[in-house]
Amino acid sequence: MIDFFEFCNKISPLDNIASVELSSILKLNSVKKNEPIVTRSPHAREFYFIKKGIVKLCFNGDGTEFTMRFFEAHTLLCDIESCTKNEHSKYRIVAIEDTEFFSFSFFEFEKLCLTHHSLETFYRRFMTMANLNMMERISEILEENATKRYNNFIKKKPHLLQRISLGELSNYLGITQVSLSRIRALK
Amino acid sequence: MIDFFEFCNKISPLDNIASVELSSILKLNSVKKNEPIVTRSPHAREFYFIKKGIVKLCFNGDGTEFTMRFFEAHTLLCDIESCTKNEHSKYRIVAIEDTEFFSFSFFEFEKLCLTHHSLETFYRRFMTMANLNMMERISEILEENATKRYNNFIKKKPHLLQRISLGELSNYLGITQVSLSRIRALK
DNA sequence: ATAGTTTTTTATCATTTGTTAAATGAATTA
DNA sequence: TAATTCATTTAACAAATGATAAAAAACTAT
Repeated sequence: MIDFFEFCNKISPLDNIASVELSSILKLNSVKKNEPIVTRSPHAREFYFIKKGIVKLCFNGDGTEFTMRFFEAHTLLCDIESCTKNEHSKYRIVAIEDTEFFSFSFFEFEKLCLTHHSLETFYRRFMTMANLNMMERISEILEENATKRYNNFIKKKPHLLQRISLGELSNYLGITQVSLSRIRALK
Repeated sequence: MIDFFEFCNKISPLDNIASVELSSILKLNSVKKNEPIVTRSPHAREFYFIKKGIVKLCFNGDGTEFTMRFFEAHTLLCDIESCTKNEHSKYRIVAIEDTEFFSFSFFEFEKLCLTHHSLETFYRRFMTMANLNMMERISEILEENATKRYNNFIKKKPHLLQRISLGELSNYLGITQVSLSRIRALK
């Protein structure tokens, strides 16, 4: 729990009262490797803070799975699509390793944001960072081919490389397993 | 100016006082087609609300230009990278048509957000929407080939198709002009 | 209208990535 | 350990996209 508030305060300092109220809606959960993060309802609208392990935010297109992003320990995530839209989200959140995480209700969090400006500011800065992250991902996909993207991944996330399967990485890079295996072989 | 506040209130209603203070930092500008949006300093840290025209948020990789996103009339944009990071941003904002827009200082805006919760909420929801937008773009690039992405673009933004050059569209799709011309020919 | 410039098309060939299938290797369980 | 399943590699061919160059078309300014 300390980890979570350290994470928050690093992004944007929270009021004491806000912290206390936020902590009161946190719930600790865990899932096994390959299990989806489903705490209560299958389409729960929640935030998740990864305490230990790795999860992926992924979706299916035409039988193939794609991964939007990996989330390691000490990162916060949320399927914004399912939280903000009425349709069902196309995303799933699945553990890549045995994972422990805190969850808290999206709606309760937004309610707290109404009364705690500092929480709203944190929320806004969190979204800004997530947005920057996504834009960086887009630039990379647009300007680099699969080989370069693979090499960039190795450079940026060497620790993840050991813990993610080839197939999972290819789903993130947007190429097939076979292509990635070939790229790897050519080095 | 009315347009701008209609835009804001649709995303999240603003306090009257917040609106007044925000309106006091708005400046109306215009640029000609193909000109970059540079109001004062070349790396101004500002938001832009497009009143008329179209701009693109673009960047250069290895001699080729890529476009992150087009912004039509009645949309708000900001080069978050240049505003939130100390390094110089790789992005440029360039008009595709003669364009009129309001600009306002990023820092003054953030200052206003400190005192006006409703403005902060608006800001947060704006970032959330931008983020969703970027995620949708990533899914599409990951799961669809250039032909399908081109067809999706036609479906989603038929009005833009008439106003954007082939080259500009190919920079958005992440393929070469020549490839796009070929795709078009095969229909 | 004309000349000059820019954009788009067409064509050819090279490279990258996809598809399929089979072989190997690694992990899991009976 | 053997048997089974799952993940990775290899290979051969197909399809998509890139690179380059040249032709055609569209646009601009005089």
